Amino acid sequence: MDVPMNAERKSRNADAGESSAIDLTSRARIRNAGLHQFATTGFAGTPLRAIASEAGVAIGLISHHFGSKDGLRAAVESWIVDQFAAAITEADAAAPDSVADTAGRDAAVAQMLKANPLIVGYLRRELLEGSAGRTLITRLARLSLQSVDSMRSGGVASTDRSRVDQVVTVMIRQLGKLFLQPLVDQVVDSFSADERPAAKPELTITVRTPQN
Amino acid sequence: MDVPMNAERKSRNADAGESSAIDLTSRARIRNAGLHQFATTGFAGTPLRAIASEAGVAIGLISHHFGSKDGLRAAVESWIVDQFAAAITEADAAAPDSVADTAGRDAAVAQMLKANPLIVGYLRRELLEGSAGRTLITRLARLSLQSVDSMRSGGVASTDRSRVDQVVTVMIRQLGKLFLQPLVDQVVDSFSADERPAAKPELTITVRTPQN
DNA sequence: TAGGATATTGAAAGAACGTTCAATACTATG
DNA sequence: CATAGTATTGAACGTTCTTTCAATATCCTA
Repeated sequence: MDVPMNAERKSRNADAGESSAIDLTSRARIRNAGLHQFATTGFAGTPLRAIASEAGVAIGLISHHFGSKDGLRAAVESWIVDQFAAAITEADAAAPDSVADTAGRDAAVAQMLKANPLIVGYLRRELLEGSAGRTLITRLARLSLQSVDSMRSGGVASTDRSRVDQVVTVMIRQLGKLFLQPLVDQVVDSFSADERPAAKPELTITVRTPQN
Repeated sequence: MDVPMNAERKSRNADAGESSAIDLTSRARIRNAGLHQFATTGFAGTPLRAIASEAGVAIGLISHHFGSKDGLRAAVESWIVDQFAAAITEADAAAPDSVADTAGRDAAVAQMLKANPLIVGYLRRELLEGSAGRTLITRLARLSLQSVDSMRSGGVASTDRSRVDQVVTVMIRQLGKLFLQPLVDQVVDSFSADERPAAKPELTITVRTPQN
């Protein structure tokens, strides 16, 4: 058996997600690699070996830290929920009354998503292929509901519309455009280069709840 | 070895896609089951054995008819393209000048998609995984371009906007709403039953190409 | 520094996967 | 009716996957 070269191991995999990835723990590197692979190749399409390789660890370490492949997915999704919550918390902290308004929270979440494109990719898959039973979208909707409620009681969100309406509007506004952009891109890219427009077409998505 | 009971075999699997599925050929039943499974569980996520089981055939028959799992996928995608083309052809046949206008073709395609929800599900997934160099979206865009061109030369589509613009608009209008509706549904369903609105919120999606 | 807890490794086990193939049933044409 | 071609079966094969596990390294605390 080889003697593992530990000092060198952590220097692989320079582009995981956020930090310089050098000083991340193995657990975090595995989580990042899982997010990357799941977002890129899909859950069923990624072998644990690919994740272990990208994270620079032995395959056994994944089971040790997360129990199973499903356990790793659960950890990835919890981390995503945490990022949303942290973005909202930050927006609140920066607001004068310690409760940001809709625009402030939207901006914070948008910034977070821009900084973590893999989250967008993962959510896209989770939404479009998330068959029955799993819960990431539900968890995010719950988070969004808490946010709406706190804005309502803070007096920075209208109480005219229903809570459902407000949550749906917020989530669609945040995610809808991101989800649909790949379709626009693929269609535009199917044209020859000289016919393509200089600027990509822009999407506008609105939600209208019929009156009862 | 058992003697296969052939007379009974074709009576399984009552709910494939379209026809009564009793008198479909094995080849068609496999294709339908493949569409169903790929749309529901994803390509990587569905074993060939599940498709064989749903189609009521032995696993070896899939390879015999389609060569490989990828061959089956190719057949499924060609069938989808055929459905789009047939919808447009039908709309044209019903039009006075044998060239339907935008509204007529949109209606025909929308009706076809409504009758084949599995196609919508499959396209949703294809959109996610097609970035890796496959071509179903591209083929549909090409089909849409032919449609736009024939409408232009038939004098039933404006020639003011660019062809790219028109194709993108058509495809986004047709598919965007269908793709995003699951997000709306999941968010609404995350609320308790008594808070849910009577009617689901409705999406409006518009595309705007910036002027150059 | 000793020793227990935790981290990490990589081989092995066992299941599942796609593909192949020889054998059998069916269909049509002469 | 014979016979060639196609349809169909299901076992077998080799590969790859996830999970397990004993062995080893590293870290922390007393």
